[in-house]
Amino acid sequence: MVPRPEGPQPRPHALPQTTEDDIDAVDEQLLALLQANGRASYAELARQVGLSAPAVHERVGKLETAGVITGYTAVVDPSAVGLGVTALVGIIDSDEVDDVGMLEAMSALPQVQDCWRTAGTEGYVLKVRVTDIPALEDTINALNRVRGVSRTRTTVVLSTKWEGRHGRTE
Amino acid sequence: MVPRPEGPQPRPHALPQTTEDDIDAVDEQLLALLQANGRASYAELARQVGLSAPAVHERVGKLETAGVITGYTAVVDPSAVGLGVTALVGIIDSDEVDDVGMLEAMSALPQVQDCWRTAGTEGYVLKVRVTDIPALEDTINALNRVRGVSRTRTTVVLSTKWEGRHGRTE
DNA sequence: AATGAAATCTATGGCAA
DNA sequence: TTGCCATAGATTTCATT
Repeated sequence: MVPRPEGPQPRPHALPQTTEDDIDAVDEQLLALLQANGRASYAELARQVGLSAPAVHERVGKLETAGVITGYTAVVDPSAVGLGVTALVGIIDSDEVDDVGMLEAMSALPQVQDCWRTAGTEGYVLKVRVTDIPALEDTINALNRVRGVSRTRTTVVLSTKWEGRHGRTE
Repeated sequence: MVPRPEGPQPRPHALPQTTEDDIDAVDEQLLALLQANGRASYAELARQVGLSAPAVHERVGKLETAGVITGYTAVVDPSAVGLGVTALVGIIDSDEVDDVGMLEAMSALPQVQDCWRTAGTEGYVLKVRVTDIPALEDTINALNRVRGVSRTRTTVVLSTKWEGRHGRTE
C-alpha cells in the first residue's frame, strides 16, 4: 500500500465535460429539475430557469432527441407492489461462450432489473427483485441453468438506503 | 445440493400480493404505463385503461399518497452528462460502529447513486458513477477513509446492459 | 428566445350508479 | 365507494417576430 500520511485532498471533481452537443448551464438545470420531478410542467420549469415555456419546451425536446434524456419513469416502491426481496447476483461465466445467448437468457427474466457487464471474477452483476425468498431461489436456479453460467454468487439486500440518486449534493 | 433431475418447473410467479390498499388490475396498468412513460398525460392514460381522465387522476393521486408511486424522474444517459465510469463498491465494515455515521458519510458523496445494506462479508454495496478513473480512485479513497470502513472491494462496470427495468416481460 | 393564440389538458365540485 | 360530467383555469405547442 502506498503510504498516505495525511488524507490526500480529493481532486476537485471534474465537471461533466461537454460531450459534443454542448449542454449549457440551463440545460443542466433542466436535467436536474426533471430528474427531481419528471412530471414538472414546462411552465413550471420555465419559471425555475427564467425562460419562457416554449423555450424550455424546445430545449427539453432537443435533450430528448440528442439522447441525453432517454425517458421518464414513475418511481414505484417495490415492496408496495409485492417485490419484497432484492438481491445482487454475480455471474461467474464458465468459459468463453456466446455472450448474446447469455444476455438473452438473463433478459428473459423480468426479475433481473439491472444487468452490468463487469471486470473481475464475475462477468456480470445483476440486481434482482422478487416477491420472496422462494422466488429468489427460483431465480438463482434459473440463472445457474443458463448456458455459459458456471456459478452464481448472491448477496441479499437487507435494506435499500437509496437508489437512483442524481442530486449533485454539493 | 439437492438433486433436481430435470429442470424444476419454476414456481408460478406469485403476483404482487395485495399489500393493504388493494391495487387492482387498472392500478397495475397505470403503474406499468407510468413506469414506461412518466410524462404520459392523464388523458392519454385514460384512453389506455378505458376510464375517464378524472378517474385516472384520482387513482394516480391515491397511488401517490399511498406511497406506491414515490416520484417521477427523467432518465438521463450518464455518459451524455460526463459520467463515463460506473463501479460497484462493496464495503467491508471494520467492527461494530456507528452505522448512522457511515451512512451519512456515504450519502455525502453524490457519486454514490445507490446504497444497499447487504448480508454477507460486505455490509454495504454501492453503485458509484464518476467522470473517469481518477475520480473513481478519489471515491475509493474517500470511502476507505470513512470511519468504520475496513476495506472496500471495487468492481468496475464495463457496460450497462440495462438498468431500472420494470416491465414484467411475460 | 419571446409573444400571442388555439387546442389540449388538469383538476375540482357535483352528480349518478 | 368509485367513476363520470362539466367547467374554469393552466398548459402545451404552434406560428410569427
